Amino acid sequence: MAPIQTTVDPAVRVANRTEGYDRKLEHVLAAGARVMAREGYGLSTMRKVAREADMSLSGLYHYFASKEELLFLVQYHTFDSILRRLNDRLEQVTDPRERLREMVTNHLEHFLARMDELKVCASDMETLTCDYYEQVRALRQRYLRITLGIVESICERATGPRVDPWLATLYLFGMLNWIYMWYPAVEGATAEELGDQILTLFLEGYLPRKE
Amino acid sequence: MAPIQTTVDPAVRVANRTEGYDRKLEHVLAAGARVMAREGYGLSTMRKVAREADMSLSGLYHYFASKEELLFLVQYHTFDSILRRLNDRLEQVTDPRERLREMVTNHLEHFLARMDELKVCASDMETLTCDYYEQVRALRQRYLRITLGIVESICERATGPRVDPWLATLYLFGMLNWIYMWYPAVEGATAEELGDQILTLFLEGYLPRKE
DNA sequence: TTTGTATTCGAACGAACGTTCGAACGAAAG
DNA sequence: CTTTCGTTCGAACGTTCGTTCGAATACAAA
Repeated sequence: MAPIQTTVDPAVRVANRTEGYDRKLEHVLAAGARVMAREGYGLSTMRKVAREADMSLSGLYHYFASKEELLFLVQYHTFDSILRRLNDRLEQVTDPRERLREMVTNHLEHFLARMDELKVCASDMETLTCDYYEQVRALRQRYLRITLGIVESICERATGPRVDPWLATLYLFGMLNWIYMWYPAVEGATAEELGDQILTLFLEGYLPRKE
Repeated sequence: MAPIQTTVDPAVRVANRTEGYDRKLEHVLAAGARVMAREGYGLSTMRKVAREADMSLSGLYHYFASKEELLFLVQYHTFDSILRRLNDRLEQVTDPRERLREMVTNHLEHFLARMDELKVCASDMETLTCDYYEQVRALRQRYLRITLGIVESICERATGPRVDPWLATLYLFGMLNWIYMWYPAVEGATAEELGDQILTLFLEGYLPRKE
């Protein structure tokens, strides 16, 4: 019985030589994500990343080959992590609306815990080139496809949905991902609270229920 | 009777010396918006803007003082234009739901006609500093406030809304502004079509109406 | 034509960028 | 001790950046 196929991280280069290597790699990626989330990819510099990570400039290059690869690693690890956890969660739930709740909560939990990484994934989506771009794009497409499947299944048994499922899914991602533009204004809210509001708004709309 | 106060463009420097000046300024701003939308502010260079505008590098500086001011002018003119037109449209409509439709349609028409500018406003929102930042922020806040007022008024006479109006407004902007991430996929859609879908989804939700 | 002003541009400046490289460090193995 | 190898870093490289400046051009007024 083959387990559900998950992504294989191409960033595992030769091998995890030491245990400390992975820990430090994460430390460096987190520093890179903080800088890039704050300044954007183009205005980020390796010197700022080095300062943020408490390392020397040249020391960074032991963990990635170029600035673009740093961006790639941040984005890849983030999507990979979200997808893995989403698959775990969805295994245990079959009801479509509960599955959508799992997806939204999973997304928001990642958001609140690692906002820098999500911001880098969202705002520098088109910056990567060639193979780097294709690899991240593949993960993004998988994520979108899974969510689209859930949205489609919600209206299967009833009359057709009010809005095309494909567009509705994109609008749902709009609601979810735009949060990083204003989240500091409601800091303290939990993923469950925000998730409930988004789910209610998405499924039933803003207007009060008619009697 | 004073007319409704509109924004006064601080970019009108000494005066519009010639009529050709304004036309060329717009030409330069459009070129800057194209480059910045394509590459992001940080990776944009004055040399790329010059090439896009068919001018020399140093010739650009006759129309703005610095790269940051170019970004400011693009953002300021865009918000100013959206706000002006929105105020015009809202003057003739009183029904809350029709007012919301005007807001959504106005936003989408700007989006489809000048996607580069909107993208620059959205993705490089936090790049400006000091006075530049405050001036654009003031316009953005006014835009948000107007929309929030409409959203609040929609449920005034009925039972309370399902979702806090403030959050609902932010989610609405999320749906509207996220479009630039995927719009090429549905190129050809009109502002009315997209607006109808967003309005329906926002007001009544994705689920079919219960009987 | 002559004068004055608005506009354009080639060339160049210093600063900051991403990246490289060889030496030095630390700890575990022989 | 010596050797080995993963890791770190200071110094420097060539390039490209934003910006400046003085000269050249276009064009309207006198």
